[in-house]
Amino acid sequence: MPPMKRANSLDVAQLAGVSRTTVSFVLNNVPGVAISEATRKRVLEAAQSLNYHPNAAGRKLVSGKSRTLGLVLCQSPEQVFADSLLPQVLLGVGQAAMQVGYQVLLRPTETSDPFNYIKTIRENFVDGIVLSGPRQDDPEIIRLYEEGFPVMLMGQLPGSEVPFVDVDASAGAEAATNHLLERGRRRIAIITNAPLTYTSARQRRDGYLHALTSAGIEYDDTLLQEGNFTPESGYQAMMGLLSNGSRPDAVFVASDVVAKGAMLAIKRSGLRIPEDLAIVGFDDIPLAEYFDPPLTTFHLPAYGLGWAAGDRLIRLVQNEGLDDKGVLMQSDLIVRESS
Amino acid sequence: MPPMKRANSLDVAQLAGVSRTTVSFVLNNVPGVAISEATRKRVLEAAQSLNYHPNAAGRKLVSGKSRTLGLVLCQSPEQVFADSLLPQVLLGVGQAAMQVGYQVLLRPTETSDPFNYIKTIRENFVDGIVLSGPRQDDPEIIRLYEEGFPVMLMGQLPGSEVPFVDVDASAGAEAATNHLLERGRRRIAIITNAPLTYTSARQRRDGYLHALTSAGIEYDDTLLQEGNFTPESGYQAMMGLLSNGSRPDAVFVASDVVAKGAMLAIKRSGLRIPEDLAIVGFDDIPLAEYFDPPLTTFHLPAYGLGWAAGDRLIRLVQNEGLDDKGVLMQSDLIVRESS
DNA sequence: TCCCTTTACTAACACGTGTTAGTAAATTTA
DNA sequence: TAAATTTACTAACACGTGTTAGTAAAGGGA
Repeated sequence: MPPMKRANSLDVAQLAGVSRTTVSFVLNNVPGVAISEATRKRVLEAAQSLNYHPNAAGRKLVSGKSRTLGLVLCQSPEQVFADSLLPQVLLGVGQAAMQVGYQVLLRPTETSDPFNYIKTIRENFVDGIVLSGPRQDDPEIIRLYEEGFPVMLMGQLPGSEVPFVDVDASAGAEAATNHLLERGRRRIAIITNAPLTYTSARQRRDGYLHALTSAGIEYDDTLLQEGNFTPESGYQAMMGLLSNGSRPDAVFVASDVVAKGAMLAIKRSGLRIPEDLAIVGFDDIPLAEYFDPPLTTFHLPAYGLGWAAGDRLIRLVQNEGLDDKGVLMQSDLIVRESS
Repeated sequence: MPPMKRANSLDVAQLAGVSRTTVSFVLNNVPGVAISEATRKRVLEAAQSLNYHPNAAGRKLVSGKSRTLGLVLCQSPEQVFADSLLPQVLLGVGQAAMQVGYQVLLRPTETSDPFNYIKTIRENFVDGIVLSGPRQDDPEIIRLYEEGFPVMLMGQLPGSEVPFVDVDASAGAEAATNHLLERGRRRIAIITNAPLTYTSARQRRDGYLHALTSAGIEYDDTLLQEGNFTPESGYQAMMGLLSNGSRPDAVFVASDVVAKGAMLAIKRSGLRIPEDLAIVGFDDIPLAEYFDPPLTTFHLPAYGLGWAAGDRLIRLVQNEGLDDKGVLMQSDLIVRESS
């Protein structure tokens, strides 16, 4: 195979015996211009035989659009490492994008320079960004939003107007807690998914608190322990709860991964699940169904969130308005055998 | 804030009172051209005050390079969904790329059109691609490679010359099986990670077979069951093994996720791990450490594989040669309590 | 003083595309 | 038949950058 150069639209034009403009008209199906059937066919055949594909850079330059979305992972590398739902999010964003011919550019966070993604934006590399797990100490998000650059959050930034897509975590935590109440549990502990400086951790705790209050149960702050994303932290937190004076008869763990550690702690303490201690998780990671016992947990619609984020961002990019600033997706508790 | 237009290099040039060429020279630190210190400073200040960032499309157009790597996930969406190691791979490729100023474009597979990624390549959108989980029925890979387009596989394509990065799966499976032999087990079953049409499944089985042969143990084909990525398939496979005449005293499951289902089957059958039946997995997913009991498993260096793939692909893109066509990474068996 | 080299820059081209304004020929209308 | 419209196309511009070839001015040596 000769190392022949990539064909450009001029090559196609010459082979078809027309102008470059005509080639563009035909290949882009520009509406409102008249092209004879014979010419159209000649152009298409020429393009085919030269294996012509329009150069993306040229197209971007003239159109000013890159047809590319940035997907920025704001979480620390350690968090990303063990994120069982990330593949679903990726697929969701990816499919939403591809469906309308957009590409997805992935930006993990660099520990050394967490806000470096800004450069990619300023260079017009992407038309908009999805920010997964936005951080409240990120100074750039609000600025971008106010400049009118299309931004879509996965997760929320309290007190801001930036459009977002999120699960209704508070409602989920409330459903999980209510389920335990319905099973007759009264002394219900909570292990958070993350330190309470994280918005998502506070939301899940608030749902838990609201369920307790509605049931007329007083909140006992010795029953709250902070998790930290890892099973290890769940193990430690559970051990802390069990070494307290009167032990709980149920625990809501706001993350399945953390819950896995908590389950190990419960078993190591010689207690049975759910007889001695019921446990409900949050996330519904793929393996939760195969925990021992299978974990009752609130389903986080990760694919749906990704898809919605991508879809709405594209709408923003194309200047179609959004009916509402934020979307809070509802979901369901999956009852299995741990409760 | 007025909706002022993005500054281009001409704006910078005019503000600094120099030509556009000079701006380019200064900002790119072009070696071998003389710029007075005063001018250099004026240009830098002008760029700063205009918040100038060179337009990526313009740059790509003239350079012919996009400084972007494609990361193509060839696995089916269902597989990707439950892939616990994907985040590590992504981070690996991402960090390798960012370190040298490259971007990563993510391409999940569309079920409707699995080889559609080709279009992205032909449009010069990316300089090279990493193919994760290449499929043998993919007609494009070889063609791209033969055209000289930079391709790096994560996983292998038997009988091809395409550069790859992979774990030494055969050695891993052999180590896992040897470990069981050392523990005194003699009737060792295997559940594959995937149907044997998959290269990775065959490699792992071959390692298992080789260990058995070396130990002088005859292979009993009733002890082989095919898994299919899911815990469910592991559960079924294990049930199959247990319903056979004489049950095994150990099982090597070539995927931790599949192993999780197998473990459930073992427990449901009233057997103890490892006393009645030892089990060793493959992959070392983040949760394996918290299985019940913690799973002995061969560590798949997912981050390392991703990083190596990215790094080597960039080398290919930049026409630096590779010392060897393929890299087979070695790794270790992590011994925990399931064996 | 004259010539040659170095310094510090700039004019002009090329990359490949989408699109606006315009034109000649063919067809329809008056 | 002359004028007006429609059909089928094309010339030329714009997007923003990197880079090659070239040019004045300044400096140095004989």
